[in-house]
Order: sequence, then C-alpha cells, then structure tokens
Amino acid sequence: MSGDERSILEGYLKSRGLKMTKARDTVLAAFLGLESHVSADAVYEAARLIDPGIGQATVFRTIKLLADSGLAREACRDEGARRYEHAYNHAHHDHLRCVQCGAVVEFVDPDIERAQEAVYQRFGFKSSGHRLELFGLCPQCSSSGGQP
Amino acid sequence: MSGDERSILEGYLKSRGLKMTKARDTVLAAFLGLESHVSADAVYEAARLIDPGIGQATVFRTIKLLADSGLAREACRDEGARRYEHAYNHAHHDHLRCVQCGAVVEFVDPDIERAQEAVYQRFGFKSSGHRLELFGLCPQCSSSGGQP
DNA sequence: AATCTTATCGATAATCATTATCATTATCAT
DNA sequence: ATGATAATGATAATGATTATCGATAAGATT
Repeated sequence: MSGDERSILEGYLKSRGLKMTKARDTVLAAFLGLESHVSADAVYEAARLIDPGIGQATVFRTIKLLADSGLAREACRDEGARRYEHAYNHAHHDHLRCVQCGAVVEFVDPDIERAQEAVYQRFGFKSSGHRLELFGLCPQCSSSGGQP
Repeated sequence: MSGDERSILEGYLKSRGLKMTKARDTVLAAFLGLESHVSADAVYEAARLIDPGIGQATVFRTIKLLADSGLAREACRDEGARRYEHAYNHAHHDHLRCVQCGAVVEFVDPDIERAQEAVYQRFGFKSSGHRLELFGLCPQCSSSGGQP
C-alpha cells in the first residue's frame, strides 16, 4: 500500500504533461491519512498540519486531480460541501445513511447491481456508474424513539 | 387535478399557523406549470411571468414549503443548483441520466426496490427513502461515438 | 368593518463552497 | 544550469442559497 498511490498520481500527471510538486504530495498524503467521506476542508486542515503554508485553492485543485486520476471519488454531495472517499483499493459500494445520527454504512448488494444492469439494458444505455444512497433510521436511533 | 395541490398547501400551512399568501399562490402555480426537474431559478422565472414583482428569496422559501408539504421533492443536487420535481400524484421513481447529452429517463424497477428493502433488513435500518441515479450513455449518444 | 398580532414580503447583505485571476515561484526536460 | 511552462498561494469573483430588516398583508378577534 506504500507508494502505490503516489506512483499512480505521478503517472497520471506525466501522461498529461503536468508536474509532481511538493504541494500535490502534501495533499495526497493528507487525503490518504484520512478516513472515508472527507470534505475538501478536512483535507485542507490535514494538509496544513504537514505544510502550514499550503493554500486552500491548491487543495481544491489537487483533490480534483486525485479524482481524475482514480485515487479519489466523489462520495456524495448532500449537505453543502462535497465529500470524497478513497477510490484506490477500495471497491465500489453504495451508502446507507441514518437520517438521525448521520451514521454511514457502506455496502454492496449483488442483487441491486444486477438489477441495475437490467435497467441499463432495458433502455439501451451503456453503463458508466451510479450513485445510490439509502436513507433510514439505524437500529440505535429507531430503538431510542427516533427523537433523541 | 384542479386545486388539490392548493388545498394540500393550505392545509399544511394552517396546521403550522402559517398563512396562505398571494406570493405563495404564485410560486405554487409557477411550479405546477413546469415539468419535472426544475431549478429554483426556473421557478423564479415562471413566477415572474405571473407576478413580476415577486422576490427571489420568496421563491426559495416557498419551494422549501412545497417540499415540506409533500408537493415537491428534491430530484437531484448534482451540478450546482438543486432541482425539484412534482411529488403529488407523481409516484416514486429513479433516474437514468445520459452523461453526454443530459437526457433523463425516469424508471421504477421492482427488483431494485425489493433488493433495497433487503439491504435495510440486513442492517436493521428503518427505510425512509433513497436516491438512485444511474449514469451512462443513451442509445443516440453511444451510436454517435460518444463524442459528438 | 376596524383592529391587532404576527407571519410574510421584497430588497439587499451575508454566507459558503468552489473557481478564476495573476504575479511569483518551482518543476523538469534539455 | 537553464529556460519553457506548469503550479503556487493570496485574493477576488462567482453562484446558489440563507439571514436580516423595515414595511406590509393575512386572518383571527372584536
């Protein structure tokens, strides 16, 4: 897991005539050090711990590069800020979110995936990805009456 | 279909001690006169045709009321502005969007719905809704090579 | 119908996440 | 090392939405 991500980013940059820089290395490290579903702002905070002088715009720009290179993916865009999650060595999955406490469960359901493929075929579309979010009450919140 | 929506809105407002106003009537009429997946700005434009003096803030506020009263629902929140669709007499459905031309197909798939219920059970969640968007290339765009 | 309370109005400023601008600096192929 | 060019960080700008506020209108009460 060591420098794989770095190599991927370097390869992506090189293939487009872009440059690997200290700032991009910082943002990558910050992002890799965080867990799933981080906002650009959270990455910015983490990056400033590594390099206090880094600019916010650079973080936004670099996150976009991470997404383009396949290292990050947009997880959701619900409340205000976008959130990103690791995409390398982190297989596709969908999200189940508790509307009360915000807990997020990641899951993959073969039946859903299969049924989605059938929908693509039904309408003659070529699949290029999907976003599924299930909302509900988690066991804890529903046992505590829903209104804590 | 006549004044049902108006009655619903009135009932909702009354139940909360809120008032039915000319402006809210205007926004409701504007929204009902538009087809699916409208932005707040589109509703604002339509409302100004009915009452040129209406304020943008009022449109935003009223759309929120429409959503709370069950007349509108947030369809997606992808590119910048939120989009709303009719929720009254307009059953639940999911969206299949062409990433090339933006065409949107609304569909309902019983298999997907059923499989989602199974996921809720698997994790002990109580269902309260979901959002599913499938992305892909529509038949026209994929036959024209994908890059028009 | 007159009145009184209170929600709502429209205009405008404020907010928040994200992008664009731009002069300076760093990267990297040569 | 050096030169072409991409990247940086600070800051302004954008776009959607929300908050503020004095003036107004809704609707219950008299």
